[in-house]
Amino acid sequence: MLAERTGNILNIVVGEYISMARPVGSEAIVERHGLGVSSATIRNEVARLEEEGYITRPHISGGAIPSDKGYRHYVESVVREAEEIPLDEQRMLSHLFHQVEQELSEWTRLAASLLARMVCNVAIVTSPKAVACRIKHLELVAFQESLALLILLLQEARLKQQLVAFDEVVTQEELSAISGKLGALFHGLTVAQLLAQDAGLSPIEQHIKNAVVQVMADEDRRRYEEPYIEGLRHILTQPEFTHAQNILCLVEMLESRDMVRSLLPEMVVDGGVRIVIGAENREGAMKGCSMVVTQYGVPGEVNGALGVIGPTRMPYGRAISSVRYVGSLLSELVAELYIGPERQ
Amino acid sequence: MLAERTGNILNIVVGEYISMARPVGSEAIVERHGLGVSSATIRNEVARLEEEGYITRPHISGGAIPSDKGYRHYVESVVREAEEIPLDEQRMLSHLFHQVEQELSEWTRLAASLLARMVCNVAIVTSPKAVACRIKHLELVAFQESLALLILLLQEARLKQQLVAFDEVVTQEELSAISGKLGALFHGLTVAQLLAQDAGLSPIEQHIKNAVVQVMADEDRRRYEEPYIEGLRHILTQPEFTHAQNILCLVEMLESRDMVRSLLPEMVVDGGVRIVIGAENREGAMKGCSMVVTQYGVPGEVNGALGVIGPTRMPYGRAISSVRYVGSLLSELVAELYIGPERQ
DNA sequence: GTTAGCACTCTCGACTTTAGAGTGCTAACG
DNA sequence: CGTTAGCACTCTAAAGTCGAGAGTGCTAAC
Repeated sequence: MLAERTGNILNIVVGEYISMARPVGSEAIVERHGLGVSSATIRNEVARLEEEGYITRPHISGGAIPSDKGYRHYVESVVREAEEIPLDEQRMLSHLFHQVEQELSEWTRLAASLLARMVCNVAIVTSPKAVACRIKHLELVAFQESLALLILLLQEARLKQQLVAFDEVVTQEELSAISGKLGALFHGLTVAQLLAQDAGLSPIEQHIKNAVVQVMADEDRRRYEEPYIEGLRHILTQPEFTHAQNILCLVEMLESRDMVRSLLPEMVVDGGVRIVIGAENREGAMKGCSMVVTQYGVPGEVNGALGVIGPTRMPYGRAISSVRYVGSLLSELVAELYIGPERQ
Repeated sequence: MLAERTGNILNIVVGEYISMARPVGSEAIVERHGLGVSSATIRNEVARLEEEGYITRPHISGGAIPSDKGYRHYVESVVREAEEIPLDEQRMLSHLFHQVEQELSEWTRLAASLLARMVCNVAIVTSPKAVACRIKHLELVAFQESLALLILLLQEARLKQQLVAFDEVVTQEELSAISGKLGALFHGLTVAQLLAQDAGLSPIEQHIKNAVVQVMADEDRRRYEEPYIEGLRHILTQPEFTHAQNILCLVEMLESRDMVRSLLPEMVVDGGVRIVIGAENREGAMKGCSMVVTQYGVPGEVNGALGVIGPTRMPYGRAISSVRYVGSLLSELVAELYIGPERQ
């Protein structure tokens, strides 16, 4: 739909604007990327690009800046090229992950921190989460006379806790007996299987089972964990955020808790890296921003999301390859922990 | 050291500047707070205040703005007056805390969110943490052939987990036996008591004990938990943060993880609300900012910190009373959970 | 010690000017 | 027909100008 040379010129304009952060003129294009044609020819092409809506001009006689449509074209080209981050950087990253404590939250936090630094933008990473959580272990600890703490260990090495109140006094011995019984009974089950199961339970056991079901159902309801967000400091230095007004709506969105519930699920559709540019975002607050997100984990069993948020003028190539690589790294780690290395 | 009227005028200047956010002139003072004197008299007084360093002028012939020293004087007066937040607001807040799930992290998060909204500034709240943590329960779950997850339940209903690797294959039965034995043996002990204890342990039990000691020692080393930080959106609307440069250093500090380790401990000295104004902060990044912080919890047993960060031009009265009230609320809740209502 | 009066100072916004970057158009060229 | 050189035109951004307004400092009188 776009002649080859025209497309190339568009990509040059976008690339130049991304790195220079100022409207790019026809002279600059021939200067830095001699295409064997003069600036006048470029001007003709650029005029066509403007007609078709790929670029805009801030003022009638000034340089060109990409529109969302223009970024989209650029991104499609960039994605196709599928460059990877350098091998030595890959090795260093992988090393960092294996060095840190073997814990989900540590990995997630590290991923957010590294990703933010790699792309100099805001990174957002959720902890991995089982699609349908399974009980691995169950424990009851007496807390006060008629109060116990229910501890659930889920398959993916995540702990959940919940206070359970009883009508009567319950001793630790009773609780231990119950947790032994229920632990064996519930081991490896999802909430659906738990509900289907019909073992003869005493009232107190049933009460605990209800609590278990509630915790797990709560757990399953959310598709993603709360995310770690890092790197706000990076985007503050970028020219589109020199005025607080622009930062405000972004920060408001990042701080609002329901972002993960509403934003991520509808973004991450399937495998692969998804890129949402500017006004393509449903949220008006994200008008000037783009996101590059992907999913990681073990398909159908456990997954998390990670991504980069920054101004539409974002180094997409680097963002895509970084998100892709960190995602694959996390997938590996999670698979190792969740499924065990033998099934790799 | 400061004549009464002079002090009053200083406080008026500070108060006026805090609410108006612009240099305050002598006319404005007599207009809004008729002191029975004319603007010329005020001018004389203000000139004296400038000599003594309580205020500065952005330009030779413009209104006065408080210096850090001026804010300090204002704050000392305000603290003495010790106003409290309105009773109906107190009731509403208390109600909110009792409505939410009975869990430390929920309380902490809620406290941060509410505090931020109350003072329209950044709030920072750490979860409560035992001064010397004690084991309440211990559990070992087989994870892979020679890998087990050690789960520690600490006195204050906090869970810690740690993967433990063995040289040999260990079954869940063995682990259960060990966790039963060690759980009984370690119950209620601090890390010091744990180290002093000299029971005959098998090599594998000793290995686990080492892991327990390590987790607990790690735990005790830090004085505060990682904080919840909320309300960046509020300070973005304030005039001192319209330019990104000013936001940058604050955000950098808030995002740096070691803030809690280095900043909070040296700030929170004893009971009561501590107020640090502008350059009184050791951190240069906080030059234009003030903090109002306090400690909460059960003295000597479990504690956390909470506070407000904002521009030096901060509504100190409201900040102080809010921090104080939310702190006392959290103390109550923690005491109830940690010590049990009977000992209240 | 307090006050009225007044000249003086300084900022802030609006307006003007100017250099420079960049385009659009036209006419010539292969 | 696509490409190119040349040139007038447009628009921005930065720097300079100006006037209104706010606020002080000073002085002399109370």
